Amino acid sequence: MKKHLLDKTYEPARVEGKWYQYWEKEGLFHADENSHREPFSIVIPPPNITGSLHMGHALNNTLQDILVRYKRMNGFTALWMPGTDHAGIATQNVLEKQLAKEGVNRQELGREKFIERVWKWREESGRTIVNQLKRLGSSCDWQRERFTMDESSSRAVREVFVSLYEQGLIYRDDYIINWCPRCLTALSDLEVEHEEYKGKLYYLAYPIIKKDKKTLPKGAKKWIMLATTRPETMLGDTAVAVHPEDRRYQYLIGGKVLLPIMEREIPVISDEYVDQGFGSGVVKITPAHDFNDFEIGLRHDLDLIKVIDEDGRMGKDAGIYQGLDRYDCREKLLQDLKKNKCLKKIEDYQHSIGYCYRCRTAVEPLVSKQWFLKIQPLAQPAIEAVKDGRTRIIPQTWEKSYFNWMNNIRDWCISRQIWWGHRIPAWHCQKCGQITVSREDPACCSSCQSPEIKQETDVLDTWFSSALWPFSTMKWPEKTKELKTFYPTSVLVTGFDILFFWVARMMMMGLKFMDDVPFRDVYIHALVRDIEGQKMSKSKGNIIDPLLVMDKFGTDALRFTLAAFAAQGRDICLSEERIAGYRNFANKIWNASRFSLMYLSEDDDVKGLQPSCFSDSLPDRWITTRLNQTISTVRTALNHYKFNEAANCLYQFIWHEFCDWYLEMIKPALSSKEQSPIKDVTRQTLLITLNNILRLLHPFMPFITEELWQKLPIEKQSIMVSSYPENNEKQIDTQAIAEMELVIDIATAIRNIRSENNISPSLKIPATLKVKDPKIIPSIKHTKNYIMNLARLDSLNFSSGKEKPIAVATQVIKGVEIQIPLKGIINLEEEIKRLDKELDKVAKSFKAVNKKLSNDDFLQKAPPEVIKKEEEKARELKEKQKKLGESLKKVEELIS
RNA sequence: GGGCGAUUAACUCAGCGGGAGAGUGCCACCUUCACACGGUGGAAGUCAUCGGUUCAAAUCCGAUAUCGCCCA
Repeated sequence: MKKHLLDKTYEPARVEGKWYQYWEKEGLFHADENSHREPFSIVIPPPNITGSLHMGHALNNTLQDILVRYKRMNGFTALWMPGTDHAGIATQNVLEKQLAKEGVNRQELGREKFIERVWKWREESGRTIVNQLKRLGSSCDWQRERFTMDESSSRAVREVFVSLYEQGLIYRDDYIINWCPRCLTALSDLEVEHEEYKGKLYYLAYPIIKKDKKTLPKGAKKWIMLATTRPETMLGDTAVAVHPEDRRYQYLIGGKVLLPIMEREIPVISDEYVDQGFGSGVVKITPAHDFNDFEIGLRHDLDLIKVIDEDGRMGKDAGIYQGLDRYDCREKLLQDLKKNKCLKKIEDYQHSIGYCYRCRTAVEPLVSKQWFLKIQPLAQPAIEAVKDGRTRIIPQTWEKSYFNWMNNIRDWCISRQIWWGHRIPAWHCQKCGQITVSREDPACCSSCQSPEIKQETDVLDTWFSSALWPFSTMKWPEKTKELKTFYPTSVLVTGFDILFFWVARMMMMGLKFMDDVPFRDVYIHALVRDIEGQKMSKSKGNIIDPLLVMDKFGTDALRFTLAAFAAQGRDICLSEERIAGYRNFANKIWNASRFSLMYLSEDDDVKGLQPSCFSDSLPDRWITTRLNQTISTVRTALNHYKFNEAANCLYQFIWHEFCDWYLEMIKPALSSKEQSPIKDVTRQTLLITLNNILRLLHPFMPFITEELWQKLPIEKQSIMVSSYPENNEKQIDTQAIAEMELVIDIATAIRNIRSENNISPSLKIPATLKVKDPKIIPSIKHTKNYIMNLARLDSLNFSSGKEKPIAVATQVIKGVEIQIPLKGIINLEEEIKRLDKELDKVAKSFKAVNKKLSNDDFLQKAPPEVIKKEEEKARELKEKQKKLGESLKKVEELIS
């Protein structure tokens, strides 16, 4: 035995940085595309360069790292492609805020200077998130780190844009789009977040313009009432609409009404879209500022009158309201309408409003000239690929959402009126007005050859470049070896919040340009609640910062917690106490290793030596069996992305089997002074088991496992390139499991008697076992010393049943009656209490079992093995009841 | 309005047709030579409500309630 090699507690801060640097320096993260090993690849969901690691990132990247490390240890060439996203609007907002502090705006600075400034910022601050990913232990191939604005990504973007344009899938048109009046850019449908809002419903009256008086029904009103949540848009109304089958308004269809304030005559049209039950059944139609109205406008060939400008103020067609903010205009207009008696009533009304997902400003739908991607032809193959299983979505329930969205998809508005991003490769001719779209920057217009051309000022939606990520990171359109080896990627790990934004679009682009799906599996994990930007308004104040957690409890503890939480739910609400629990787990492993290492001297040669082939001691046979079963469970769980099952199984095995029972049972053998074959073989088994435990655990807890593994007396480089344990069916010893179960049950029963009777833990007591089944007597006798040790006994006898009966405390386990002599040890009253309690429990169980067994239907219809099990249970309970009853009687006699 | 999901021990969450589980917390005892970030034992839940299917339901089906998410 040696002195302690390790400190008493595990201190993460001392080891984490050290090992990460070592792994990186040794190039262990690098995946060689020329390797002959089977490839496994993951592309990282690129975090925004503006980002700081939040719990969502921590979960997402922990899961990816577990998979990559697991596969790497299984001999795959495992590539984890890292990188960051330029995050157009978000980044531009950050920089604009910075400029504002300096009292400048970007227009004053100019486009070129502004872009320079963003790049500079990205050099200085944009890599924070990367360093945080490293702290998390992410085993990314940093040599390949990519950025959505780097050269190869830009080339891919350009190629895709031009190619889609040439195929007529990209077009430029006036269309209604979502506009953010603060970011001053168009947004895609997805970039608008809808939120419930307690607003008002305004009832307005529009005077009816009388045609031939005879056509009006008797008593008809002089005006028509309609309801709207946005009165200010009435300035741009070009019709009112009713349902074609609405009896109330038949006489109006085809007629005209006078738009108040604007004094404009507008038609009354009929359209199926109108909901007869909403408001008065009449709706105003503002094609320039409402999506539905726009569609109706197209169907009825209505005029478009844009009354709100891009800055959210009323425009030149808004008459006297020009220049007013849209909300100020609403107030002013309502007053004016009231004066005109055109405002009939106001009701409270809850409806939802769209907000910009980057700045939370209410978006303004308006008609604008933008670039669009025709999506239907791309969506169809992406739907097929999931339907026929070329890509699996896990858990499968998400397929429904995927299909639903894909089937209702609308053309994608891809242009943004910002500066930071991929500038659209289109040139407008100042002479003929034609557009030139080209892979190389053109010198002149492709139609009229005029050299007076100007590049489009718009940039592309950030998600356009993200959509190419799985192949742009591998240098497409070049035909690289990387692409050949690593595309399609094996799995994509992501949260469901970007299923449409990103996953769906990668599917479309991958199929279109690579002719194959971008990933075989998509694993969708839950979201961590209250992360940055999520549900801020409803924040419960339970935000937990992963960086602080790592400082406090260690990275491994955080990772293990996240893995244990990664069940397929929708939300994860972490508690710090739980993380502390897994910090304790890390410490437990540390101390189990600390203990083990005291007995594992450097000269132990374990190479080629298999446990249990040599050891016939029960703890060795048992722990080896359980190890193999654990390996099998963990592997199966990981193969099916059941991270929590794998984590919980490891926790249970390491703490409650390896530490609680195995280490306790081998202590006497290890601490015996003389060298014995048993001691040697136990040390071998201990070493092998510990070695396997560390390797099993490594993908979850990379740092502590490396630190401890390096201390083992074996040949090694790094645990991260060692092999992942494989289970060996030949080492499964069911007899050992059964024997151990009995030992555990007997030891626990005696401990229970001791505890309930307040017997001091330091007092050693005698016990007697009465074994009913003669067949198991030898195997119990064999375990005598273990039981004595575990239950702190000074003697353990086996009763033949013929001895003179004495007063004892009794427990019955699996047909084995345990007796502790009462004399001088047991408090009789306590023992009566204990027996009463125990008998109560038994009676309850017996009643439940008996109810089943006395049911004819059960006996007839239940499977035989279930019936057999119940019968067995009944027998045992009855036996137990009898024995405990007898014991109770005896004790009661003694006391009276 | 359409769709999806949740409701299990004080808290945070697993389980999803045949004995109600884990971690933390709680109670009692223990400073036993790896670990008090520990050990041993214990208490604790009409598995939201109501109905149905089944020999058997926390688990499957249908309603209801509450909460949450997505889409319009």
